[in-house]
Parts: sequence; structure tokens; C-alpha cells
Amino acid sequence: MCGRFALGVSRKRLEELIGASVPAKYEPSWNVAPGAWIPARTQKGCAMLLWGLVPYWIKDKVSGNRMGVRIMNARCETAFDKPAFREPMRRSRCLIPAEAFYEWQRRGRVKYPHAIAHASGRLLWFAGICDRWTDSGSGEVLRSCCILTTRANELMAPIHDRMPVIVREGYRDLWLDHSVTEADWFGRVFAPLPAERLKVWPVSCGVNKIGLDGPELLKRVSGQPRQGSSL
DNA sequence: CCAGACGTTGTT
DNA sequence: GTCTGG
DNA sequence: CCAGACGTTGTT
DNA sequence: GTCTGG
Repeated sequence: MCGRFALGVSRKRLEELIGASVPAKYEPSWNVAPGAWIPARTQKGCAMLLWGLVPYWIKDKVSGNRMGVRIMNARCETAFDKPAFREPMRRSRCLIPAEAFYEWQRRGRVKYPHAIAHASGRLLWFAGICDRWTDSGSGEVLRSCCILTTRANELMAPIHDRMPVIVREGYRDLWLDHSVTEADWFGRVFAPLPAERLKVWPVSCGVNKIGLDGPELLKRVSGQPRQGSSL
């Protein structure tokens, strides 16, 4: 799954990588959590979206907060059928850039955080969906998103059984193009990224602490070797 | 028909 | 808005 | 995802 | 245990 990630690149660098102008609201962070404003590539450009999908049909802000901030992920296997995801899957897909994502490996009652990044050092692009909710009272518009998940590949399996959908370069335009509807294509997009394209390493529990931030969160720590890896 | 949910994760 | 459960 | 709270009364 | 806040 994907409940925390890092995107510590400068705004200028992100603009180069995303190929669009990034709103000034963007700030680098190595501890991005649900509820944060995150940059996303849409068909139109780059927008800052609330991580935690608030469907357009939500009636009021209270239920929006209840429902929205909690929906940080959507299972790719069922997203086309779920009321909250159906329309966004069809017409508002996006790509969410990250340098790495964090997963916690549970061993008994202890949880060990790991970072996972592209083996090449390039950014990861998560498959996301977004929606636009309007406050009926104030007219305020809230744009929000969530990240699709798929089954873990062999690298991730010892740590966790789910991982984010990472869209490979050749499929990114396809994912953003909402004239594309063939299920066959999405099957390819949703396939877990092959293990050899990712790298994983243990990090400190500093990432657990909301509000703690900085590049040091991505530093490898020793003494917590992961177990059961087939690689 | 109306009322109520609408999601994921993990854990047991 | 749209689906499911009663 | 993790951390941290976890209440009541009445009124609009 | 379960919800909210970040």
C-alpha cells in the first residue's frame, strides 16, 4: 500500500521533471502523509491536490472530512466498480511523483519502516485518481486525490503484500489520456513494477513522527535487516 | 420504496 | 450521484 | 501510514 | 479498540 512518501526535490527541479509549472504552494517534504497537499500531473498540467479522495457527491464538509481524508488508496482490482472511484477512474486520472515511498514491515508487534525507490534513482510516478468537490454553501472547490495500489512484487512481498501502482514511462501519457478506456491497457499499467526496477532499504523510525521532516529520513540504517527476502 | 453507505489498511 | 440492504 | 486521543452539557 | 489529525 502507500501511506507515506518522500518528495524532497526543489520546486524548480520538480517543474523540469513534471514538464509543467508547479504551484508556489508546493514544498519539498520527506514525510508526506495523507491529508497533505501534493503535486500531481494531470492532463492539463500540475495541480496541488489534497491526498485523501473527497468524491464530488459528498454533501457537507463533515462527511467530507470523515470520508475523504481516510481514502488515501484505491485497489486497482476493484476501482472501476466502486462508487467512490468509478467516475475518477474514467475521467480524472493523474500521476503523483515521489522519490520514494515508505512501507512498515511488521515483525511481531514491532514495525520497521523501509524506503522504496526506483533502482535508477529517477522519480516514481504513482497512478492516482482525483475528484473535484464543491461546497454548496461557500462555493469553495476542493480538489483531492488518492493513489492506486496493486499486489506486491517479489522485492516488496517480505515487507508488505500491497504496493502503489507505479506507472512506467511508456504508459504515462496513456494513463493521463481519458479517451483511453480499453481494459487491456489498464491491466498492463496495474501490473506490479518488476522487482529489479526497485530498491529497498531500512530507514529509522523518525519517519513515524508526523511533522518530523528532512532528507535524513531517507538514510539507510543498519541493525534491522529485513527477513524472508527472496532476493 | 427509503435509508444508508460509499474506502483502505491490518488484525483477530 | 449511485448502489446495496431491508 | 503513525501518533495520540478517547468528555459532557445545551444550543443553533 | 477505534477515531481523528497530520
